[in-house]
Amino acid sequence: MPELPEVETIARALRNGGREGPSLLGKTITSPVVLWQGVLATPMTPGELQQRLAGLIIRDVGRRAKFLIITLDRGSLLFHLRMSGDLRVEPASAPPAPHDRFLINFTDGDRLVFDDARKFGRVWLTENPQEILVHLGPEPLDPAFTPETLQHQLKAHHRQLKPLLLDQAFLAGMGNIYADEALHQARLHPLRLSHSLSPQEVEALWSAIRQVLQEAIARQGSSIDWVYRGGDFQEHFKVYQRTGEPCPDCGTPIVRIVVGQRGTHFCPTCQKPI
DNA sequence: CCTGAAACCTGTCTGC
DNA sequence: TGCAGACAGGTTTCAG
Repeated sequence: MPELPEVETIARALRNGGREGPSLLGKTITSPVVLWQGVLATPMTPGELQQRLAGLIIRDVGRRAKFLIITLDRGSLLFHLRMSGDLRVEPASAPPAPHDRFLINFTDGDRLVFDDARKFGRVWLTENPQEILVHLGPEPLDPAFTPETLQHQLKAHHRQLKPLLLDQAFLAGMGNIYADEALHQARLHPLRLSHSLSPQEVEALWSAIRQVLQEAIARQGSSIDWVYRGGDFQEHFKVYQRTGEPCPDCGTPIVRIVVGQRGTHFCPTCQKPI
């Protein structure tokens, strides 16, 4: 489900309340429950997990790249939702759903639920989140991410734009949907090589990345298929999963190719190679 | 350094 | 109707 806008939407809801659930801030943990062992990125016995989490209070909820970060009194919980993960808050009295993988019960009778149909998602419990986040590239919406920094990064590589945008060490938070949408908005072919962009093209790419992500966040992300619930940015896709439909800008049918094992959608007229 | 393939998983949809 | 195959928001690891 989740790329940067979806994780940001979930983080905001867990911090401020909303999305059909209350805020997590100030809640006190009574007990964690592991429903599928593989969910723990660093394996731990139930006793060890209980020992480390019981009694801790949730102080903040944030995001870095596609990681959702829950800051505790001591240490942090990091969640990565990968392809199909989701987080929700509900009364602890309800029976767990079939795809629930990890629960955290609170003293007030609520619980946080991590559900994940495809079992790709993971949770970390760490005293030092930096160890896990250190190799991530810049946050595209951070003021420190400028056309100049993007220019430098692009020149440092000889790689196709599409796989490069998906590389979390190059740029943090982009995923398959928003990479395709940003490249279309910037009018850049997904196979263009990173070092070949003119300053004007770099500026267009920088601007497109930020605009697409900001608009998606404003719309609370994209809802696709059976996985994500919430936003409606999917109604504003121009190329993603629109193979054969006319490009909104020029009418040419959208083409789908595979790049780096990922479906890649673009307009062959607006996004010229070379 | 870069690319491609496979692996980790389950669910849905399409076409024969 | 049934079933094989393609495809899905992500990342890691390995071969070449």
